[in-house]
Amino acid sequence: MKTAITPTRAENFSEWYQNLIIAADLAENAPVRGCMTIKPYGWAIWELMRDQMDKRIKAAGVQNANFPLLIPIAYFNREAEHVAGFAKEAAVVTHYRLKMIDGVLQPDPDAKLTDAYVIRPTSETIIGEAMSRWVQSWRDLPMKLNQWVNVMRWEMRPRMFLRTSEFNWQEGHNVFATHEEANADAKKMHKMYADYMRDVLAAPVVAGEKTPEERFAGADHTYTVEQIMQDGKALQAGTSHDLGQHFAKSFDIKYLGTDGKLQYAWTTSWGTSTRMMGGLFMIHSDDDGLVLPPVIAPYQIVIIPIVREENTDALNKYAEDLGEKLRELDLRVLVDTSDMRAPDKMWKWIKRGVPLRVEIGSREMENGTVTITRRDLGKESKQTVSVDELLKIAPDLMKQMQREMYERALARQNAQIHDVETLADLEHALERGTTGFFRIKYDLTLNAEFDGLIEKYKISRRCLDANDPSFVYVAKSY
RNA sequence: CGGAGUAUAGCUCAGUCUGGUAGAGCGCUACGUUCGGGACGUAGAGGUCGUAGGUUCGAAUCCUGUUACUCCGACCA
Repeated sequence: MKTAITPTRAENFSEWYQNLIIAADLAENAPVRGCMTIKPYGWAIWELMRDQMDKRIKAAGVQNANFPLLIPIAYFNREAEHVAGFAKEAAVVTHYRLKMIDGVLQPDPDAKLTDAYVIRPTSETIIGEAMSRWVQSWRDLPMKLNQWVNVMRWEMRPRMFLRTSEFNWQEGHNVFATHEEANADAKKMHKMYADYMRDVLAAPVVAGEKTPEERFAGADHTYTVEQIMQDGKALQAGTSHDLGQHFAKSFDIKYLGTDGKLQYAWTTSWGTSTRMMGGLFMIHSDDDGLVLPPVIAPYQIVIIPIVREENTDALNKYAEDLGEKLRELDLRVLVDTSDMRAPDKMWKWIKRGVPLRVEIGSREMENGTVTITRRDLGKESKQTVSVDELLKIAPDLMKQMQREMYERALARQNAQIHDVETLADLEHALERGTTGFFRIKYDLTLNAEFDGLIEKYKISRRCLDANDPSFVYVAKSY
């Protein structure tokens, strides 16, 4: 059986992934190294993801704002761990004017900035500076801010969506009066991410706290949601940090308490990025292309009229009318009346992962029936139903597909988690080529022998087991 | 930042060794036959061969410089 994407997942997973992105028309590599152009279809998915996330962020009492792209270098210097974490991947703006010199446009040597700016790799510092002025009294707390922006981290090994030099994300930054509140909020946003991925992306997660070795630069606690891709590798899909008082002290975020004492506040930050899209694609898609959960599918249903010359107009109109009826049920519907051959249209939308395909031939137009095929189940799911039946079941069918996609993904994830008792067991498993997450006593990983395994098998500690933090999950990762 | 490679049509690449004035497949356009899991025929459009210089009667091809990108390693949402 010929597949739309070659090579297949089994043959070469990372090449399959690259070709999937091209075939589904999601994005392409940009002329600028490490950057990608997200194409309209890919961006439509991101917009739906973003809107769903934004609702949840606002429901958590957070306000959106927008801070500058450029950050004074000196700001980074104020938090020692933080600067160490980002210094080696910072892009720096040094000039403010171009000049034609010898016929070549270049930065004007006479327009050098005395204080250069860093293009934000993350905004803890500049938001911290603002918060130091905005937070005065206990009445100002908690203060919860979020922004949807692009950031830049100069990456040596970019991969589309998973790791690009520029990426889009949301970064939330909250301030609290007490550590208890701050830590509870970091955990709350962490749970929000896990729920979001389950309900919106139909993607299960392994949620837990990062070990000290893997923590965010400048955080006391980092809570992560890790996903397991179909090839068994881990993807860090979102993190929420309890920053303690590191940034409050570095940026002088202080408030006057009810007791009349001036004291440092406690901050958190939490983020998810377009990387989530990479995870979404690698969790659900198959050898024929993208498979999208209905909640974030730009088109949930595509209607393809199988036209012949003599009935083109009538059938197209009939299909448009059906599309309109489905739209009245709050479904996103595309009626593809473009001038392409029917099989080409089908493959186009199969590759783009549209959840439900509806085909209408001329006889079906007369009979009042349609042929429907679920993308997640493939052509085996093809069946003929009446138009009335379709209109009746379509909204529930979307919910059902969403649920079943999650259940299948969860089953795959569970099959990729292995308990190991000893480092020897771990090494045997890795040696045999076993993929996935390995659950092992955290204590067993704090030695040179484990460091050797990290080096040899390119594994890392993903997070502690939330149910029993004496265990840690270990895996190869993206 | 180390190691290796590539640069020729929108895309993937051949042509370079042995210098003689530009090719294939896919895609695109038109017409015809087609159209329910990837169609075929015919006719077309499309490239100063990354860039600057040199050698030569003549350079995609040889020489020198330069720039960009890709892959593999160390780092990472």
